[in-house]
Amino acid sequence: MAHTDPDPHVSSTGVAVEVTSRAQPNTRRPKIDGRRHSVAQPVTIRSVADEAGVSIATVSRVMSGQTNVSRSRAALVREVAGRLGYTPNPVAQGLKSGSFRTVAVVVPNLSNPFFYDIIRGIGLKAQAARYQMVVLDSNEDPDKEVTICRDVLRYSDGLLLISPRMSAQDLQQLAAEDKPVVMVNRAEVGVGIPSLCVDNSAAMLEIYGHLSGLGHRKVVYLAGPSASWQNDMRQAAGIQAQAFGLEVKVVPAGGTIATGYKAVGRALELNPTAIVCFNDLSAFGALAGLKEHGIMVPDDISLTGFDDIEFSAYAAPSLTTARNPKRELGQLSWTIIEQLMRGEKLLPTPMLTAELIVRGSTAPVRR
Amino acid sequence: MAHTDPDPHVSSTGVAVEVTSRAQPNTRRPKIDGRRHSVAQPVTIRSVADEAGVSIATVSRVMSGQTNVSRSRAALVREVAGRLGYTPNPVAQGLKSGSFRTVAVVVPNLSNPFFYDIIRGIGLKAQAARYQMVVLDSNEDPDKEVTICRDVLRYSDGLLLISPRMSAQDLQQLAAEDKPVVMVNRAEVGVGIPSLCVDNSAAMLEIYGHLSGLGHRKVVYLAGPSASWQNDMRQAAGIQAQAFGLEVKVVPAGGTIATGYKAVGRALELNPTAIVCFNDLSAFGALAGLKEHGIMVPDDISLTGFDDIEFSAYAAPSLTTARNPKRELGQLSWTIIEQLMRGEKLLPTPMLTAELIVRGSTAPVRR
DNA sequence: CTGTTAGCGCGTTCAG
DNA sequence: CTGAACGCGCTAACAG
Repeated sequence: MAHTDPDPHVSSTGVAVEVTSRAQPNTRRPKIDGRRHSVAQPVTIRSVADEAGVSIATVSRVMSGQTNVSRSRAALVREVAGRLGYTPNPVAQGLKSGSFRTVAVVVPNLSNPFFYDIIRGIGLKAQAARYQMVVLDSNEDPDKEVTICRDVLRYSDGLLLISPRMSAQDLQQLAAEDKPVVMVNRAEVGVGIPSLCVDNSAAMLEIYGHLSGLGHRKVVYLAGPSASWQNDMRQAAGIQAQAFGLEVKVVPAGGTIATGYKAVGRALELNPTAIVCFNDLSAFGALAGLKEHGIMVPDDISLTGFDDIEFSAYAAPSLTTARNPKRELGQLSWTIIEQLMRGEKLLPTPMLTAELIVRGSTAPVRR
Repeated sequence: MAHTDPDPHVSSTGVAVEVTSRAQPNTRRPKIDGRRHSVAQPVTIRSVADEAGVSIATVSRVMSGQTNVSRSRAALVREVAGRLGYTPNPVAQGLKSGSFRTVAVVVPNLSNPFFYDIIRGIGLKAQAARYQMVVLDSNEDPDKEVTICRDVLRYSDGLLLISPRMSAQDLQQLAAEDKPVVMVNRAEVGVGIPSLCVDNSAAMLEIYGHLSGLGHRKVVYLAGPSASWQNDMRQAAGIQAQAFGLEVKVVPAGGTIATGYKAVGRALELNPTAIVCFNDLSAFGALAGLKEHGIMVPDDISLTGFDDIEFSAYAAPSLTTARNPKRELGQLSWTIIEQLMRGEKLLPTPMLTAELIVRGSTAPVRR
């Protein structure tokens, strides 16, 4: 078995050019390497300027691609910069300019593929716009969420909140910061944060309509996280579903596989013919739970999810669900925050829709 | 689940006081709000100093919790800081001190729960150490991975590479930076980056031994991403498996549900009695593919995964797999990078092991 | 075209 | 105990 010896910090290929003491024109001395880990001393704009025999301003101009530098000097600077491996320090740039070409995305739970698909949508557009995207996970903790947001906002140009769990009041405080904030999957009136949402009610009603058409009457809704706005919407739709002649009872669960699995017992006590889950994850858990109870899906009980994450199509049986427009959510939210960052007026953003996807987990109710 | 929230972080409810123009003692003017988005002007250390009638040095001392400030002044400063909602700008702090209390984690693919579980392990420890963790996704692109790493290293104190796809040479360049870098799930000799690995070979051999014990002889290995070190290890184990009398043929696939699903056809052409997958995700896809081909698992064909991500236990049938010590991987890698960041000598890190988990997807071969 | 200079917000000597 | 002054690395006037 190859043992992985943490190597004793082998040297750099990076030809750490010893800047000998010909740095006379400047009083600056290459600082004694007091750093703990370091081998190579950081190469700054001064290193390049000194080495090339020009001023730091010239280096700055060259690096930022300005044209008002003589071709020869520009070439020289570029050569030296390349040789020394110089890259402008984005922290210093950020401190100076106030911009970091970075946006932060905060999600409650990175373990849900649904969130990841949104993030990917954002990341794609961000990359194209030469922005860096960093992802932060609040671990479903509203307080931590607030802290994270405030911290990260200091070194990013904008903040994307995906399904934020924090209070409306905390949201309002965030909105008062001097950086653009955009919210996805949550609407909060009077808070002053533009938000991009999917019409959860409509989608849920489609699900209920589908179930009703299959003859179902007694339904259990397996609820999601209590702090989730999406759950509020989806749960509320159960009441309107009475219009379809459905009786929807709520069983608290959560938004993960494990919570869906565990909630099955309580759901069964209510003798439903169909179980409607907060999301695909909990539906997947419920599926496993039902199987353990010896209940066949969809023969004995119909089951639905929400989001249409990838593996829902591959589950056995495949999951009837509502397709959340994840990619669009991501891309559109980027568009919004980009407008904000550029100081443009916001185009009115539409409410997106989730499409019902009928698969194998729902069937006509058995008499 | 009792949530462990070590962070009291009592936040002042941040009443955003309008600082009127009594900032006379200082020439600085609250800069005209030329910002695009802004409502409130940023409150800096000077705002607090001026408002409290002390020097910025005093404010700095108070904020950093030093004791050499008179109790009365300290109290005053704290009061003013709270009232103004002042928080030291971490960017400026970072530029000054060279530390950001931030570590960056780069993963090839956030959509794999396996990676997320590692990240969570890191995040837990990081939070406890009052570090912030940011996550970056390279999207399986080696070049992008390099760029991301270099960028993010400028504003973080350390870099955790999870299953990096970049070349050994690029890794070496990263190692030459003056910040600690730690690698997880990849070993690369002579590169100078400490790495934390799981003994993939041993685990694979356990899987093969298990299969052999069930009477299997003809096995197909559904390979993972070609740039993956873990795949190299797991694939190579197929050769040693001949010692068990197994014949292991390799079919290229990938590390996702979709790739596993698509590869089933080619795997079946080889008439195996068992299919060993690179990871749980591809196994899950293969499971669905086999079902479509009318093949029962485990009756007709046995199937195994690797990692033991959460839903493997809930799949139908549940997946025989090797339990990757995800949490430990995360926590241990934090321990390593923390030592590095503190400049301590590295304790030798052990190679972790993955435990065989036998579930419903494997069975004795049918005669 | 080019160099000098003044900060961005903060931590940190160094005098008092 | 306290404040003035310098500089982290960089950009943007402002002279020349």
